[in-house]
Amino acid sequence: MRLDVPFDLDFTLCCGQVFRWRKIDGWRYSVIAGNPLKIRQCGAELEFKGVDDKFVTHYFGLNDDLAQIRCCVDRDAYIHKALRSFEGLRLVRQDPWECLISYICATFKSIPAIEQMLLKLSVKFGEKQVFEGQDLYAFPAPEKLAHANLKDLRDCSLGYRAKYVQGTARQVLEGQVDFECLKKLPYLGARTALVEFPGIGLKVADCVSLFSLEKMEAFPVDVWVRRIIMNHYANLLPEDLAKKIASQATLSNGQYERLNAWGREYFGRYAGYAQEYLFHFERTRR
DNA sequence: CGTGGGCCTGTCTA
DNA sequence: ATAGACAGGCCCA
Repeated sequence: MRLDVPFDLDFTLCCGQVFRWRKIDGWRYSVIAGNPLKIRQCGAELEFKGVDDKFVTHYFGLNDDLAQIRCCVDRDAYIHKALRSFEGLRLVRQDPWECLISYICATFKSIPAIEQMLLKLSVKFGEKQVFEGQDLYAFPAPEKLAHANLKDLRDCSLGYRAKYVQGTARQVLEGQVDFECLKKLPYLGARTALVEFPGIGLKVADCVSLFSLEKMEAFPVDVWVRRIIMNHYANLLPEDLAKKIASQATLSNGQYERLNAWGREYFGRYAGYAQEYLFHFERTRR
């Protein structure tokens, strides 16, 4: 497929938003919502197998007006540098179910560890699919995780997250959410629905909203974003709030809400894009 | 409303 | 090599 929009596959898949892509011989492989695929990029040529143009365009958000989005969030010199560092980085539209479980697992873990957990989960509970000579694994269906026992989940290095994964899987299996319905809800409504699941607080709900429910104004505040705000934007916060946060190890829910609201107001309706550029920039510098 | 402490375990750094 | 810090936090008291 010939690209006529800015896009960078490597930046997009390596910026920390997705965890289940494997690189083999220059191709990137994954199974998205049950569809195995491989893809690679050479300049403006995007080459892939297993899925069609429509799938790729939707998953990678190629119809989103990236130039306009970047322009919208380009509010100061700092984010400007982040934007210039990663031309073509896009937010993908993840499968909501996979995204939900992935970010439950992501709490208090490093990215390599998260990738390991999700790989083990998929190998143990997901369906194996041989594709283009590679053994790939679909992300486990809700019933698989709902019926898994805690020991088997813990064997995937989930630790205390095992009971959250199991509990959330059970609620999903019982039909307590309709992800398509959540996509139609406003951002705050979707987030409110998500935090009802065990293991999902504000931060995880923001990630799921942003990465799979198309809420581009969602602004997840993790330890990195918190550091970025404190190091580069503290003077834009109320002084008492900045002082308080600087003196504490962890954010209270109220403080989280205030940083989250600040991000949405400052960066606007594509605040989530700003967050991802800043996050990746901060993590890769040095 | 805010706060403190506990929690599983893989990675990375000193 | 081995310890210790730190991980894209959440839950409960």
